[in-house]
Amino acid sequence: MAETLKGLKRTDYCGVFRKEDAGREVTVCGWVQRQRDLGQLIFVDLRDRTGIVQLAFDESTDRAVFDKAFSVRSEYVLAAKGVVRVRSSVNHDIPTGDVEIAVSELRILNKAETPPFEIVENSTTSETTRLKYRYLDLRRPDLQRNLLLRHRIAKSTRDYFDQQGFIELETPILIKSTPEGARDFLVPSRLHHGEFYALPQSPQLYKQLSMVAGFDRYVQLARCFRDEDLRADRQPEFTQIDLEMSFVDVEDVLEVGEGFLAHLFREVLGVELPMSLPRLTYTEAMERYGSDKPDVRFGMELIDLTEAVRGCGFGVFASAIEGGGTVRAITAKNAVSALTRKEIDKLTEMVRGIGAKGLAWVRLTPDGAASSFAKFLTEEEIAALLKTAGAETGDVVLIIADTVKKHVLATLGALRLAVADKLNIPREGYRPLWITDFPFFEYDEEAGQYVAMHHPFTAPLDECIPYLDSEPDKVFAKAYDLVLNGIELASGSIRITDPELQKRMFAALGLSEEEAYRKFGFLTDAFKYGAPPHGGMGIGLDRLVMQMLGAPTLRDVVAFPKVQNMTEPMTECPSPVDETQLMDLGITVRKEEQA
RNA sequence: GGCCCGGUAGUUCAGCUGGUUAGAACGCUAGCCUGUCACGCUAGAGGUCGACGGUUCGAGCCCGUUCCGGGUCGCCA
Repeated sequence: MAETLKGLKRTDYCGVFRKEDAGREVTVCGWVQRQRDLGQLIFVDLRDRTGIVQLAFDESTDRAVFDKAFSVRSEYVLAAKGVVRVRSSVNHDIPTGDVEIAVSELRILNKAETPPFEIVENSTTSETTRLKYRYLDLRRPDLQRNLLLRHRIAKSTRDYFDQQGFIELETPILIKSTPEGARDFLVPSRLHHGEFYALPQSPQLYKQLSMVAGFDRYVQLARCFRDEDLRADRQPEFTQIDLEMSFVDVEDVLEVGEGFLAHLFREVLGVELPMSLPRLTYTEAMERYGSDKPDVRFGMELIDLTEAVRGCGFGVFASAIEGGGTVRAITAKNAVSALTRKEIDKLTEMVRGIGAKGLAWVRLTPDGAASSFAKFLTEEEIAALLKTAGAETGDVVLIIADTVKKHVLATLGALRLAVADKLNIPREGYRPLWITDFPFFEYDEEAGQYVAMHHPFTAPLDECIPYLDSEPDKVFAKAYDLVLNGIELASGSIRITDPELQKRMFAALGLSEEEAYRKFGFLTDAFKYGAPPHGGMGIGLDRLVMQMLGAPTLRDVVAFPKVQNMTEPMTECPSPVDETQLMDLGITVRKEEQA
């Protein structure tokens, strides 16, 4: 039978004890990390979220307490009262290693079964097993530290925005479904059979309405939900530092964003970020890095070879250029030994997997140049190509050609990262930057038309408004992303507040007036009553924590994450529900078709 | 949905060209041990080799199907 705490009160956490505490009578509580039985002496390492302290038991001092300590096993929950004393042999590996507690009273508050894996830092146990017993996994110091840091980041975030005059509003979780973009999670209505709420993908429309309502500066650590497939940096539910400001333009929002980032890194990590943050337009980012979320901690920028190879005899290059496309390359310095023919074959397979037709290459070994296309080019042409590519002996040039420029850039962008991985190029420090001036429209090849790249409330750049109806590819948006080390951390825009412009936007996106009104009428109605110019952004809290910790996956910074198939291994949700629950909701589940 | 990687004691792994009773370490159980701290020593328990089917005299190993996990592409306005 478990014992109670009666008469005992914890005086200190386990991790706090130092030499100066010697002589104090204390009471500690925690979990047994390990018990070491030496015959007439027993040591127990007791752990709580602050660390470990050693409890010492001597058979000759108190037989009853000693016997109780003898029965203790891993992860038992204990309370121990005793006197802190300096150890005869010091453990230099832990902060409390100078002292131990000579226990005079021991309570076994709860026993524990042997855990399915050891509760240790840097566990080698598979994530699958750990996630099934997440409450044990979370006892490990690594995850305790991660979530503590997450708490401090959230705290620091609220402090900063409070200082800046932002007000935290809670927006609803049950909202109207307006499926533009990601799939909504739906919640059936009991009182209105056949009707559904959606969980918010973001509080976008509510925060805009709060601007109409005059709150001027809004912030919320908002839970958001998207029913899309998972990735290492994507969970179906996540937390967004969501903010919106009135009477602002792009510069004002970026200024607050930068100030926040600087504050956070200073307060939580003690890191000074160089201000102001660099900016790249979307177009520049794509041209130079082949990505709208470039990792700028290393170079290997994209190089345009189109002019260098124009008119050459290599059909792949020639047809790409004739078809209005482009030929681009990256030059991997000192890569001949790492990028063998075999490795290049693997890269070729990789780029084919993401839509490239192939990969041309030149390897500049000390013995000369070898390439996949040498026989089609003259020596002069090859020399010109290598000169443009900036390639020297020891380098490898990787080339992609296609009639569609954006495919070439995107493929090389992915290739650049893959090559950096293969070459183990060091990627140190924090290099945040803004990506600005996103295209307003995006050409959808399947649909054969331009579609919005952002939500329909994003404002175009002032100078682009004349092209809105006529030349969609010339229209850029007052939209910006914050990128840190190759991860998109935040995304935002200045919104449309002019009802006329909003109408044109809906039209340009192929939304009929009736449809637009049915979906967003509450917003356009609100805008009739005096909408201040406003804009804002959403900063991914989970990703921010992940980056600040250098964690490889979001699961390391979310207390109870979902896995790739959208389930949660511990509770095994989602799960079927009772027929009566379904009846209440007026729902019949269609049986899967028999195979 | 496509592609890639993986699944063998509680855990992490090894397992030859298909061949006797599937091994190791840690963990666990018991005993011994007065200064350990990844304590040590001795002994012991512990396996549906993810599942199903096939090939074979014989399958952890080969073939097929399938389930599960991870990464990635599609997707994520």
